[in-house]
Amino acid sequence: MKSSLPASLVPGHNHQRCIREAVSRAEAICEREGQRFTGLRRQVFKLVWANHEPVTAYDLLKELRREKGNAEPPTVYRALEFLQHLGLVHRIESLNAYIGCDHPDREHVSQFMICVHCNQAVEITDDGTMTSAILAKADELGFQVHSQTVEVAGTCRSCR
Amino acid sequence: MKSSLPASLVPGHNHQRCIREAVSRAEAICEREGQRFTGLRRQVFKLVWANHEPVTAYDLLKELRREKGNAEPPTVYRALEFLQHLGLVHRIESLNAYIGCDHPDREHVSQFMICVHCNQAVEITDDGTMTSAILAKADELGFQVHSQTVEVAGTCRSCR
DNA sequence: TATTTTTTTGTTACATTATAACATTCATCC
DNA sequence: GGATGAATGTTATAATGTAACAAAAAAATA
Repeated sequence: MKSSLPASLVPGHNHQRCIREAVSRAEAICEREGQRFTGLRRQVFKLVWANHEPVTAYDLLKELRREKGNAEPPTVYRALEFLQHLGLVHRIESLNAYIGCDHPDREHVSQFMICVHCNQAVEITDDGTMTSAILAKADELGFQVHSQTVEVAGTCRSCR
Repeated sequence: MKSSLPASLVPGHNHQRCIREAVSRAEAICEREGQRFTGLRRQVFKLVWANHEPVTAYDLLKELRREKGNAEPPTVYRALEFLQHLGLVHRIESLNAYIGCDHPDREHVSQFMICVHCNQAVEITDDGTMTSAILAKADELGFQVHSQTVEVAGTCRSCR
């Protein structure tokens, strides 16, 4: 059990830097995919990254209105859809909420541990054990996997 | 890879029997837990079990109205809450839908494979591999697990 | 059994989450 | 610069879920 903790779990981590780095990664990925990281998309992306808690579309909408005066739901949902499509943001199904992806570069599935006390969510970087267990089971049932959702609710280290 | 398929995946399975058996199991569990399996709860439970596809609360509401003339959302949501609490029904987060539990007796978590074509969902009976992989990862992060959601979307055997 | 208490169900109203459809603006390419 | 397609704005509405209180039914107790 070596494992360095995710940056977000390090107590006094520099969150401004988290955001800056996330934005650079996003820029690079959009570039690579030939997609446009427009002002609006960037703005929504930064709002998603404002902290490590999953945030709802309507919370984002409120923030967006605060920042730019007007905005309607489709604006937020479209930006989120775009970002999700590129793997820059994940949707947490059990919360109807969205969170920035830690490592959008690597091919991966969406797996989270969510603290029910502080609402922080950390993305799990699976070493393959979980995924291959799932794939083995799928195979057994003759099931061809498209996507996986793994969401674990509980209490995080600092809330214990 | 021996593994008998879940009954629901056997082509011409006797679904009336599925329902009857599910109802008996539910009765037994309510009995054991000192909870009341009232007419309404039984009715909703049977509607959930009407097929092996996850069903939304509002679909259940429509059916309930058809059967008993009147019904409002809280009626359905309350019955679902009750049934979920006893492990008789699971909620599929990625679909905002509900499905009857195959084996409510055994202690287990909610893990599903969901076919995006026919919408059938089958509950996975984990041999422990998946769950222990999740727990190991949680432990590594100092995370105490309360509940798990595993939902795999894909194409089922018969839809391939 | 009558009374009280608790549980369940009914009912109204509303909150939250999400999308369809069409108009307008903006970027890009010729 | 005008044509084209992509992105955003705007209006309206659909889908999902819950709070709060009233009525009815069941269980507990006197």
